[in-house]
Amino acid sequence: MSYRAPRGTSDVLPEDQPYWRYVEDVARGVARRFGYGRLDTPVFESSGLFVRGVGQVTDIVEKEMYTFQDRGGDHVALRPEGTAPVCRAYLEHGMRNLPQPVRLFYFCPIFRYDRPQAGRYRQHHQFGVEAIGDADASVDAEVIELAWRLMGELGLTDLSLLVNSIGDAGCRPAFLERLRAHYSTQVDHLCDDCKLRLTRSPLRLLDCKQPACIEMAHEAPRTDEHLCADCRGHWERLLGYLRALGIPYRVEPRLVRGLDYYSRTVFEIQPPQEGGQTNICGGGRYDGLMEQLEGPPTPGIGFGAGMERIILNLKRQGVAAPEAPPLTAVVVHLGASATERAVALASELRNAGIGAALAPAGRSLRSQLRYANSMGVPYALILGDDELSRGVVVLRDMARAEQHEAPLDGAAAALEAAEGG
RNA sequence: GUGGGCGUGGCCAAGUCAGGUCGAAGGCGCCAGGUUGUGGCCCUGGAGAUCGAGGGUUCAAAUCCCUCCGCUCACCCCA
Repeated sequence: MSYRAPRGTSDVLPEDQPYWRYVEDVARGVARRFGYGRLDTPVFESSGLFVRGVGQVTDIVEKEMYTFQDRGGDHVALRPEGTAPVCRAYLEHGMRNLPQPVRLFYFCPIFRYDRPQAGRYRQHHQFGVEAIGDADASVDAEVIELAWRLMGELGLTDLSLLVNSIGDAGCRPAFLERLRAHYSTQVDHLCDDCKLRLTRSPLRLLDCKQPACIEMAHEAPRTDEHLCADCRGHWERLLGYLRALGIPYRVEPRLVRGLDYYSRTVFEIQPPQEGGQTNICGGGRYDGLMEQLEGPPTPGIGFGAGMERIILNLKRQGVAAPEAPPLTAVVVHLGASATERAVALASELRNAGIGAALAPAGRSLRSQLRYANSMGVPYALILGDDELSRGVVVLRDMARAEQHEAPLDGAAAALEAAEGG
């Protein structure tokens, strides 16, 4: 086989479509009930949007972006995350003139150059929401509730909601200094990655998975214990709202996240199974992002949820996606003139809103009925030269193995009557 | 970027350790047929494989050696 789907990408075959439709339908419904409107942004943007928005020293920007120069010389990147483009659109379309907060949701493909593994792809798809223009903790609670409700309505169980506050631009620098001080005393014990993190992204020291680093993280200063008064108030109000909503959360002081734009609230939803894909949904507040994008100070919060990971967990938990309704009838035809009429008959059925397909031409009756059987249709319509000359068609109920003749011109009505009965 | 596992028809897969009987088993799926126009079960037949690619060893390689490619899992990162 010469050509295959590129590494880390995959085709979504018809047999998997019910899962995608199911997740999309449920997500759309939840978003609508929360008052979120859909926003679609381009698959590619100026590279600078992500460099400025996500952060120069993040892994996403440094080694995972698909970037290229187009024929006009512009530097563009395939969207590596969903939030920056939404913020760009918010600014570009003057959405600050709309009632705040502006509530938006999206479905979109996301591209990251990474080594693929279970639940991780170079092209994956996210459902995400953003609530922009209101800094109050009640909006944080709303967004988290939306995410939690989505997972619940999908039928996923045994999920964990992890929340944390990483402070804001005011109090985080001092906290980072404390962190550095803590880790600097034992640099020798740190893993190589963490030695780099010490200077480049000290927050990330906290969620290193290396045993020695985890040890040190246990004794490290906690983010939630070094918040300024404003951040502390915001944080405590959020937890109060979550309790009022009855959403079971777990404060995880080592939860940080790898995108630079987060401030205050960060959260993740994790499935029960271990082994690879740890989180199916992640998000947080990004009150400084708009300014990074040269817009006016505008608070915002949102999350992204991975479609592939959600579907993976639906399958693991045995949640079945509703099947799209199959064809109702297969039109079986014998003889050249009957075939010509059968082509028209199938068309008439579709015009009447009935799913119908023609059985493969040139095959025996036995073969055509086998085909109808394998399609799983409830009815076969059999049209031979004999029926044609008499102006009738045989309507066969596949499950009951019963059949009767119906007027050829009234086939659609006969099918509807049969379905109703 | 680092490490492990694996590559045999569309899918699953025996065979690879101990080279020849592999001119490659079996199952699913696909196509045809099982007498005159009737499916699902069953039966028969058929199509479909450069055994991932290239090179090497050998009288002989799907089986051994080398290189490359691909897939996969984990680290990392994240959805």
